[in-house]
Amino acid sequence: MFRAAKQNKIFQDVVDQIQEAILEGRLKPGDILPSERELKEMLQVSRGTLREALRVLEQKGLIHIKLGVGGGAVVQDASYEPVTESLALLIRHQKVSLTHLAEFRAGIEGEAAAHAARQINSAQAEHLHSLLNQAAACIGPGEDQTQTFLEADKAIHMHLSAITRNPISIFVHKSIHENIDRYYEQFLVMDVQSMQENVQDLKNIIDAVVSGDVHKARGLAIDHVHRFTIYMQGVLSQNQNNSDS
Amino acid sequence: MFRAAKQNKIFQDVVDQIQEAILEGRLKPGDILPSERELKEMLQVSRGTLREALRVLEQKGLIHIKLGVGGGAVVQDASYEPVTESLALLIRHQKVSLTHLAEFRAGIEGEAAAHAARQINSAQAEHLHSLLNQAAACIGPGEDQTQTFLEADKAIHMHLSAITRNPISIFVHKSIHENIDRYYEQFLVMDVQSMQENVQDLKNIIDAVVSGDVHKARGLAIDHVHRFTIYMQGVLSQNQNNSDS
DNA sequence: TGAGCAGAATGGTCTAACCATTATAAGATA
DNA sequence: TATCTTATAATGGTTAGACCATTCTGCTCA
Repeated sequence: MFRAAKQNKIFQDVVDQIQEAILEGRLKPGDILPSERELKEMLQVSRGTLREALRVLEQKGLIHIKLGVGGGAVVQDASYEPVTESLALLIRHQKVSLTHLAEFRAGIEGEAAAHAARQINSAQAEHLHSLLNQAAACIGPGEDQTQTFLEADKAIHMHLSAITRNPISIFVHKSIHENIDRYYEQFLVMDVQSMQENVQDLKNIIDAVVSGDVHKARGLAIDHVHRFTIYMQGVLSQNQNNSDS
Repeated sequence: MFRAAKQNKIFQDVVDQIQEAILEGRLKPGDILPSERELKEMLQVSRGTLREALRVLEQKGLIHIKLGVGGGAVVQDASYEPVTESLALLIRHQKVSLTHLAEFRAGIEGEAAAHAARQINSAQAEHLHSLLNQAAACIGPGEDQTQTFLEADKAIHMHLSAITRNPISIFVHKSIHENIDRYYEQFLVMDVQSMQENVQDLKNIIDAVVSGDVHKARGLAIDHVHRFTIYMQGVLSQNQNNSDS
């Protein structure tokens, strides 16, 4: 029924003031706040208190503090990085597993594919095909190209979500992807056959999207993520066993 | 190819040390860190620097700082709040439209319903029905119960996502809902007919979920969100016109 | 013309003090 | 004895002023 009557902590008040100024657009990305010595006069607080507030704002990703002359607190553009970071923290806390990530990813990936199937245009279709070719080009004998392949794979998924033109969808995808990638950073190697199966999966999805088959696109995307996840978990547990022995 | 060679900022080093201690379990939730005056001796830093570090850790949700004697930095259990908060900040910062929010919500709401249809048990079905009854009970002549109804409506959606038992799904839902609510906080009133249509929608979704019809559940959930959004936009623009005149 | 140096502005850190909040223990009172 | 009040001390919150470290700018000099 009631809310906290007042803000006792001064630094919190400073955080709120500056945050509001940024969110309301009175401060725009690239703007530089006055120097700490000026700000503390304007806000009538000590420099220590002001700096605590700036640290919080920095942690929130709203500002970036530059050193040296001409430096200062630079207002940042909105970024999904804080989301990714706090998500990563949860994962390290073991509150979120790879399975959770993959399951959720399958859902939004399917939805993105379904959405894309409804509104894709020819230029976007063209781009998807060229990305697919890049992915296919990574496959072959010779040095390991797992990283390059995964990059290309990721680019295709990101472009599918980009087609929806929905910023929320795009940065949620990014956060989830980045955190999944963290699991794979451990010298993961895919064999040629798996890559080929993946490319075939992607081709099927893209075909369904381009042909406008909403349900098929969704289903294929979901299945693809599931298959990919099961494969990766297999490789990871195998690596685990090897390093145990 | 290379990464930053070293950590120049002392406070960052302090953050890293304490964060690692928490993530590795050397510090457990509920533990209280030494007082600032002790910590600054242990870490060989000034109190100001230490406090900047503590503020960052607090912002990350890793500690909570209590005042007074016996107070200090209490280690927190992992929480979804920082993710939700940064997500909300991103949404506000990008000035994401209600349409974007609703569109994305329709997708994950549909996916949650589909997922729930696959694995719902009788106790959960029971709970859903009781929530549905609560929502229905809000409808009737007399004082406006829009808020109560929306609460009940929200509870049903949240429970559907809770059935998936996927923490990511749960807090993404929560963030999206919270941010959508921000648009409705302006003395919104629903008429009786709309509420009844909504309850019917929810009943259909729940029936589909309980009967395990995955595709139907997904489709109904998506349609429901779309209808609800269109209705709300209509009411909002009408309010807008009224306040203009 | 270019390299190098000096100065100034700015964030980073330190010290030392005092204020505000709160749990606990001592004391006063019924 | 039991309960309320009060004093005390420990802890975070805030302030002030100083100095160090980094970096841009422009000047000097070869």
